[in-house]
Amino acid sequence: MIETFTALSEPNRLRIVELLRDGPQAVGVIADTLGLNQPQVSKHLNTLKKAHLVEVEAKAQQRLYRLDMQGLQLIDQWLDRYRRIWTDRLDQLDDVIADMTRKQEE
Amino acid sequence: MIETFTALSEPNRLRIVELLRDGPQAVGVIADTLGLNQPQVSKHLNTLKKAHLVEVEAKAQQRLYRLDMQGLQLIDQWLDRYRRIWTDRLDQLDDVIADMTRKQEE
DNA sequence: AAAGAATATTCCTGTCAAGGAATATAAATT
DNA sequence: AATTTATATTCCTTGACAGGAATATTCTTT
Repeated sequence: MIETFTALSEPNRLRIVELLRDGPQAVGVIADTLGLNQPQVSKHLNTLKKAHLVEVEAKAQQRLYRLDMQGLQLIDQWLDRYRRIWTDRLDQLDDVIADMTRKQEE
Repeated sequence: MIETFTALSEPNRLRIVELLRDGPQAVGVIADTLGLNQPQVSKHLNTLKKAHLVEVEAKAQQRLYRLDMQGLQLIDQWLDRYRRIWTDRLDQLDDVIADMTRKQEE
């Protein structure tokens, strides 16, 4: 989890992930699109790869990077542990409203 | 988004958030439970508060911190933009399988 | 008012990660 | 083999940040 959140906590890496929503891109294209230097992008992509947020496919001298759903699904699963809580919170709100309504009728 | 991910990318802050799933806690309790120094915990809680991951309720000299769903829902909404993609990926897999089945029957 | 309980904040230090620049590596073309 | 295309990696610098220690602030009790 830490690795995933850390990877996404850097603005340029978040931008890369968002860019890859539209499909696989080569390193140079990512660099040009985001206005970053190529070595910079390579380093960021390495971090994202280690966090299972992107994966790479070699195509001649090109390296096409695409989203790796594994990392994103990890976040989704982590969030599952909190969804019950915010559902419970809504249930409690229903209780409070029902309570207030009952008190109003008394 | 950056602030949210950054807040969660520090191990102790992640632990704090996970601890608060069970309900609100005072600073000192969090510190004792996680084996951290109180000032440390205060600083982390401040970061989490700024990222809308926790909120605080003053109770005499105590400060009870509880989860703030806003930050977590922000992640959930961010993830929504990727769910379509991993659904699309599954659809494409269905296509590939259908294609292979058709070719097998030829 | 002083003392105690609980917490927030500041100052300082050391670590680490991001960017820049240079270079190494991989693959294709000439 | 030499050159070109595309990328990965290394070295260096610097700013950000976490923890420790000390202190300030908030609130209650004596």
